[in-house]
Amino acid sequence: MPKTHQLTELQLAIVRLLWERGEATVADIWEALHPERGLAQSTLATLLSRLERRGVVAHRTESRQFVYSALITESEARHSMVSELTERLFEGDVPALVSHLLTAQDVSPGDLKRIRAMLEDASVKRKAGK
Amino acid sequence: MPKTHQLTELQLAIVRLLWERGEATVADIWEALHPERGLAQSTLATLLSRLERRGVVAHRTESRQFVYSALITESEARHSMVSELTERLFEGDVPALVSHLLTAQDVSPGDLKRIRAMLEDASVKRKAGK
DNA sequence: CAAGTTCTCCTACAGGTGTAATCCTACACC
DNA sequence: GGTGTAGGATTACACCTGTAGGAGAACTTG
Repeated sequence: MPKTHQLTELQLAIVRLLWERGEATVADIWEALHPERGLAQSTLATLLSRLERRGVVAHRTESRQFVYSALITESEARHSMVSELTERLFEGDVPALVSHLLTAQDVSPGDLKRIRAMLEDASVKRKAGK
Repeated sequence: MPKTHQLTELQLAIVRLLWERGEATVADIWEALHPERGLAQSTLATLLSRLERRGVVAHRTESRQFVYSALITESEARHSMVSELTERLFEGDVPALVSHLLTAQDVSPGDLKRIRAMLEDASVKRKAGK
């Protein structure tokens, strides 16, 4: 059971790197995040070990260096975070969330088109059985 | 500018009551939440004053009792929390979020229908200008 | 072998949340 | 006017996150 994997912005940035690269050392992650955020390597090391304690990532040791990798998939993370929000804010009512998205100002006509296309797709897939 | 109003589950439960009722005292909120969660009144009082410090709620005093009300609307809260998530998880790509929702297992055919209907509605509204 | 370098781990601290006991004060009632 | 009482304010604590300095181990290099 992939229990609830709530990740903060920074934690996500870290895990996202692991998803992209498969594996990364603290130094790798520092190189990637440092220009933007100016964090110390020790900060990232702390974060990584806390994520490991939570079962979100794992590491192997390669010549005295820790090589981290993600234990959860991006899709799992998305799923648990999105359903958490749907639950919290819309009592689990997915259409209500979609409705909210549609009436928000940040949906372009192009987005609308894409959404409609996906909807068709989903319907077809459903009909096709499983 | 309504800055980012991230609310936790419990905070939301409290604010939701304020949205429903317009106003409520600590005792009111306690009565509503206590059966489910078994919290002490002092806990709720603490939470309320912290929310007030953050500008989420406000109170007026009525014969030695605090009557709280929400300063943000439900729609504001939803908006800021949903866009936060969209940003974090989908780089702001709303259709990607919708796609995720559609492929998740927890969308019933009925939901799909409702979503399609809303989409029509949204398109029409757009065409109608503004 | 000694000295420098490089990593991780330990420790620490501020600020937020959940949780609640207790303190203090102001009002009501004899 | 003293005393109870009700209800906010204060204080406390555990745990999480972001943040990072410094300790110690191990590897490199002269």
